[in-house]
Amino acid sequence: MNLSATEEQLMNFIWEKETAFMKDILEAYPEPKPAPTTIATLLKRLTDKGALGFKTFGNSREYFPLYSKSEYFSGKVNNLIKNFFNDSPSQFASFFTKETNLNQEQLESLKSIIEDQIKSKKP
Amino acid sequence: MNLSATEEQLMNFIWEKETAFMKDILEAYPEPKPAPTTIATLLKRLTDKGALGFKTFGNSREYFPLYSKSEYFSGKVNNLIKNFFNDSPSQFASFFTKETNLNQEQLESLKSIIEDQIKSKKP
DNA sequence: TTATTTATTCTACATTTGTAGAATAAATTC
DNA sequence: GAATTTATTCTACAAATGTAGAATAAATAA
Repeated sequence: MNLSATEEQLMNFIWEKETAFMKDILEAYPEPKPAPTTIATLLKRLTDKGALGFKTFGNSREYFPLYSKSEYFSGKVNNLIKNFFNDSPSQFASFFTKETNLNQEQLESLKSIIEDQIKSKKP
Repeated sequence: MNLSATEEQLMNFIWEKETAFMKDILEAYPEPKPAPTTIATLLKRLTDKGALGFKTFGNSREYFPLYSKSEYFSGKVNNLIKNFFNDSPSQFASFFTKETNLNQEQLESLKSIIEDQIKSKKP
């Protein structure tokens, strides 16, 4: 379940589009585009890693993610929390709000998200 | 400023202890400990990368971090935010609170952290 | 003071990653 | 139907990573 930087980038595109053909991916890359074989290699590696599945159409494939962005990402965050914050999410949260420079509005919206969470957890 | 998994682990130890000698580090590793040369290699790589400095004492060195855990970590988080949340910290925050399973108490404490932040930002 | 331990560097080697050419096969265009 | 384009696989190769032995130098113990 661990992806490298370029693999993440590619997955991110497929997560957003839901499914993608090789050519969609190549199109999406900004200039200077990588060689098509570079993309092909990444697709193969991701398929081998179990991150992507595909459905064959003629001589090409429609790729789709085998796990969601949330699944992948929550693994990553939890890993960060474990490694850097002694397994304490609240310690992380505190760090997070201090370090990421949320503006007034963002803080307010975060606050109401948390309030909702609190409510939804009340018995 | 980019560290690999094992490098992070080592840095984490030094960040906590503030400074450390080779032997402190080796001691801290749980069984089965890595070979001392493995640690030595990591220390050298981290020094070359500019993550660690040292002060020589006889034939050994007292290593210390050249940047703080916060500095390093906020770079990492901001990177995550950029890559996965379209550069929107609040989108990330929302995801975070939903995915990391904070309990009632942790949510409350996070809420008051945010309230403090809001207050401190009011003109 | 010789033997031993310790810290460091150098060398090494397998694995993973970023990148892409060569080869091939299928599909499309002329 | 021959020529070209497209998708995929195979091979390749440099850089980074995880791991550690050999060599060396300095410090310590016997």
